[in-house]
Amino acid sequence: MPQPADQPTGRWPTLIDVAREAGVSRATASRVLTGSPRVSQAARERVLESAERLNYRVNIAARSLRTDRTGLVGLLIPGFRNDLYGPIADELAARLRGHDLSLVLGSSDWSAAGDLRILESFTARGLEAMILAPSIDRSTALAAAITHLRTPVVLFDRELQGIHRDSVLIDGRSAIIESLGRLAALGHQRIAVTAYGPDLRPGRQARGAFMDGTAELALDDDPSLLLRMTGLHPGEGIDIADAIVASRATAAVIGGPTALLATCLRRLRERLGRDAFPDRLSLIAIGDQLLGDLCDPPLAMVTRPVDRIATALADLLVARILHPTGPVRTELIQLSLNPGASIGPLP
Amino acid sequence: MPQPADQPTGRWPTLIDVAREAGVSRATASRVLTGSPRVSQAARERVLESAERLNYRVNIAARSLRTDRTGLVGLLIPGFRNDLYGPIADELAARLRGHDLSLVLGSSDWSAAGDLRILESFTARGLEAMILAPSIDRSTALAAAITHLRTPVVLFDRELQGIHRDSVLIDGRSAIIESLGRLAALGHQRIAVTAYGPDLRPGRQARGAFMDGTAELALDDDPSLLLRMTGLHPGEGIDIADAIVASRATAAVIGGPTALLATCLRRLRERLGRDAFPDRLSLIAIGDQLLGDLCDPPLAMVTRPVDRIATALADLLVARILHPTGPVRTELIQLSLNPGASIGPLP
DNA sequence: TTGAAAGCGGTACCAC
DNA sequence: GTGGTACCGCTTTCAA
Repeated sequence: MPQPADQPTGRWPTLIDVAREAGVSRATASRVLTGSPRVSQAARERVLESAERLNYRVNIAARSLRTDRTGLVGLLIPGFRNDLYGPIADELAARLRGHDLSLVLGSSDWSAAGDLRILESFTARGLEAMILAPSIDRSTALAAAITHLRTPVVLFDRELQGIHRDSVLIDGRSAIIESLGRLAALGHQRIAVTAYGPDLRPGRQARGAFMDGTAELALDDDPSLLLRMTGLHPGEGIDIADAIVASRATAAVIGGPTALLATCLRRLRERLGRDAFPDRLSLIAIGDQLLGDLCDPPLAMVTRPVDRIATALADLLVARILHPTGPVRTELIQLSLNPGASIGPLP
Repeated sequence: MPQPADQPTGRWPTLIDVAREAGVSRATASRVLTGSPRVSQAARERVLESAERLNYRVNIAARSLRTDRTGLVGLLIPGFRNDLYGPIADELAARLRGHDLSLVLGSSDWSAAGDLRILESFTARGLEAMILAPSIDRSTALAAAITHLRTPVVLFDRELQGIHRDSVLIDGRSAIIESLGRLAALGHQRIAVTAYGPDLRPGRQARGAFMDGTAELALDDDPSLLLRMTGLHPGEGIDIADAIVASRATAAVIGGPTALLATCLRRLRERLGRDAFPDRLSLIAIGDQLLGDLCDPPLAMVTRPVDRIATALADLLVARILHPTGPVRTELIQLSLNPGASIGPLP
């Protein structure tokens, strides 16, 4: 079907067209369309009807220019190849739509340079607010860039030095210590733990949990049990698996992108046999429950409550947009340790 | 606590500030900043220096209002819980950034109503173009909405009736027929195939491939071998598995979200034993290679070239933005069948 | 090569 | 309650 005949010029109707059609002034038409209460019922009806008939859409650029609001919110993440972010983006977009906010995506591809590039692009776009989960949170350049930002910011599982902003943080520390406790109760003494580098909050959390957990529970704290990883390539899973075997650990708490963990599990089975878990190694994985369900036997898993994370992010963000000078809030998200058959008593 | 004091306040500098600082007019400053060649070298340098010193950022809303370009591109998908879309969004955002385009996300949550809602929101936002992979492509309401769109559109693996637009289509049909051929060569006659409903292109592809493949290869075309699925919930994997067993198929070609396939595999092992593949059932899965690698034995898999898909989408989109009236193009993406130990001769 | 000025399409203040 | 109008910041003729 061709375009409606009401638009002979091929251009969108403007507020002027609507006002003329309804026999009112631009001002009144605008009041109606922005929901101002100071309009007569009659005028309101005529304007709405005209807008409908002309298929009128407000020009967002013009409105933005005038109101200094773009209705755009940025989401900076390393990338969707880490499967935590997909569901969060879904939930977030849905929740923000209720506030007439749209989500602009920026994937930094796990690089600090990418973080800065995206932040610059967000700034240039005039976003109203942003959610930031940069690839690294110990970059002074990034911290400086964020400090100079005018827009509200919510940090997601990142802590930047000298930056005090609304944050949603994941309590990986408690989860790992709880996991260590569970394994210790089964008699394990040498428990391997994977950790990102210290320039990423999850890495610092894992490191701290290993240090404190082994101390509290009187476990072996041999440094070779703390396995440093980048999470960049699934192939790294092989190195992790080999390191676990080499460490002579009897149990392990491993986290990372699902693809990496999958590779790690395959390698562990190659090295330790099909019945590796829990006969040769007790295993707790941190990640998507999908992974645990897929394995044989099903893995004991620490999972992240995606819905609660998305809700928290959306809530903090909207609150900050509405009250730019309100108090800074931090939401700590607890993880849950789900049962599985991949852990057992020390052989 | 209020926002930190180190956050700059006051108004952003405008072009007027830059012009004044550089001792030129707004017009000249604008020419410099938009890269017009008709500016003296001296003026150019002074303007750029002033802009730098003032930390000037062009106001996108004002520019949009003037140029009628928003620099925003929409991506409508059912949701990231289908793991195909994450990597595509990553790649797409990266490629579009090179053209100064930002990606706006819209997840319809696998509902036709969601599709329409997002399309409306995209329209209201004044996007310059959009990539559409709606939840269903046999909705007349959606087709009508797309017809009335003024913005360039690229369809991703969807065909809407009466709509002839740039498209990136996945050749699932060839891949499934190839898979059937591979299994037929191993002696299999009863091969189950999963398929989405007929109101989604991938479903129609699978259906057609089953019909034509069984005919060409003289395979059993018992309707109980064609397994209808929605893909909405991972738990559906159990139904699929049970249906495969009930069909007495000796081989199967199964596709869907990774979580669903994972559930299906678990159930099949429950029903057929740990050594189900390929002893009791030869299996080819369509999806993320991750799934195949994770399984024991590794699965034969049909995988999708995410990079090529994203490139094609970005190319078509940018070409369409630059040449709104150019010829409509369709890009057909071939899949590859990767070897795995989950297929074997008929027992 | 440059500057003056006319809008782009809304919003919101002010006077009636 | 309504209309007139200044103005948001930038781009782009048009003259000089």
